[in-house]
Amino acid sequence: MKESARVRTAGAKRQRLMRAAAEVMHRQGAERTTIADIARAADVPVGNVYYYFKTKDELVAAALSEHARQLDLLTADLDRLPDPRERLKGLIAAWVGQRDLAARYGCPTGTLAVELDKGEEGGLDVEAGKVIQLLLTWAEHQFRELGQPDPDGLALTLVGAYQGMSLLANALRDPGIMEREGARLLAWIDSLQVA
Amino acid sequence: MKESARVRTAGAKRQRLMRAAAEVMHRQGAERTTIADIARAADVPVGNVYYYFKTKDELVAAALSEHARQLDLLTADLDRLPDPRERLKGLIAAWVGQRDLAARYGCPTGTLAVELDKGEEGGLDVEAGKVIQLLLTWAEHQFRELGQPDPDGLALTLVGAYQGMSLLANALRDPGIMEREGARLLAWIDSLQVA
DNA sequence: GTCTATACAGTGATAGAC
DNA sequence: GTCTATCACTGTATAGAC
Repeated sequence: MKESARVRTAGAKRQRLMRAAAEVMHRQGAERTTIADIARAADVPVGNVYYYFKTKDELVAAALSEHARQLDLLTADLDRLPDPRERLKGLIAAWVGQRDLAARYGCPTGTLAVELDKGEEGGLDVEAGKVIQLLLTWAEHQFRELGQPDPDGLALTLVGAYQGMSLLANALRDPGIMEREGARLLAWIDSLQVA
Repeated sequence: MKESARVRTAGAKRQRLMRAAAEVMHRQGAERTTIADIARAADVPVGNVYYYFKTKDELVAAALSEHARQLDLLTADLDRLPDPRERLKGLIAAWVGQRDLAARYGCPTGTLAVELDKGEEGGLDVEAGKVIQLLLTWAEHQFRELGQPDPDGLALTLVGAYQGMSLLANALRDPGIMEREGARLLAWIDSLQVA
């Protein structure tokens, strides 16, 4: 009992740090985010962070897996819809729903991937790619269930469109871009014929 | 005579620094690129850099305008083609031609824009947006000349697709993505009916 | 104009008290 | 397990010799 309580407490602090890392690094980027920034956001004393994460890279990895977890929650939710077409449209709706965040800070995973691909080869860049791959694989699955030829090509187009519209919305600071492109993607999904 | 020679020399050094800034920052990102990195790449003594650029931000701005210059060269070249459809297809071909660089470091302007949008509001983020806007405006012009309705929406879709495929190719380290999506875009441009 | 030396600030990480 | 104090290092920027 005492044991599990201690673990739960420790786990809670660790979880606060993970979520803070994901949020702050999304806003500021991984490079310019300091350990102190994350400690402050998680309300944990600075020096104590190193008890939970031995290096800053471990914190970046934690942020990445937090994003993966968020993605899992979303797709698990969409998977409850019976029609794959509706699942895809639900995904797009979710993207558009995040338009203000995307216009301000871009796609959490996409912007992090861009940054890590320029970093010093700690393998973190590959980790970021894996998170994006999760989304690609899920989308491919939906297109296949819809009976589409070249489902992975379609997934590439869909996810690419999302990353592109997020980047443009972010660079031009215009959430309206997410709406315009989102509407186009919805029409595209609707236009697909079932085989 | 002596005067112009001196100016030319100074200009040459400054130009070397601009180009080095653009290249190195594309590979490493602006944040983790040090003044020393740029000085080394341009073969200029470290301390001397500050004679030409008073702050690091000025070097980032220089890198940005160097990218804008490259874009101007490309579009000016494409503008010599008589058919706007061929001009758009030429642009896509140029993107695919850069697939290895894109897979390794992403789109120079796009990745820089992503990074600067997380920086400390020196107005550099807006500058990056302007460079992307140059490309959007040029593409819109071509679609309009083709007699398309909603030319700026089409430009958004085209440039968004480019940014998206560059990001995915970069994150997954796969130049093949540039080829697949490039082929799709070419087919799309071909399928547009003239009004 | 060109370059060297250095001041100064900020950051990741560690040692060790509690 | 928790937290404070501190070290070692890196990087921007400046002062000033040549």
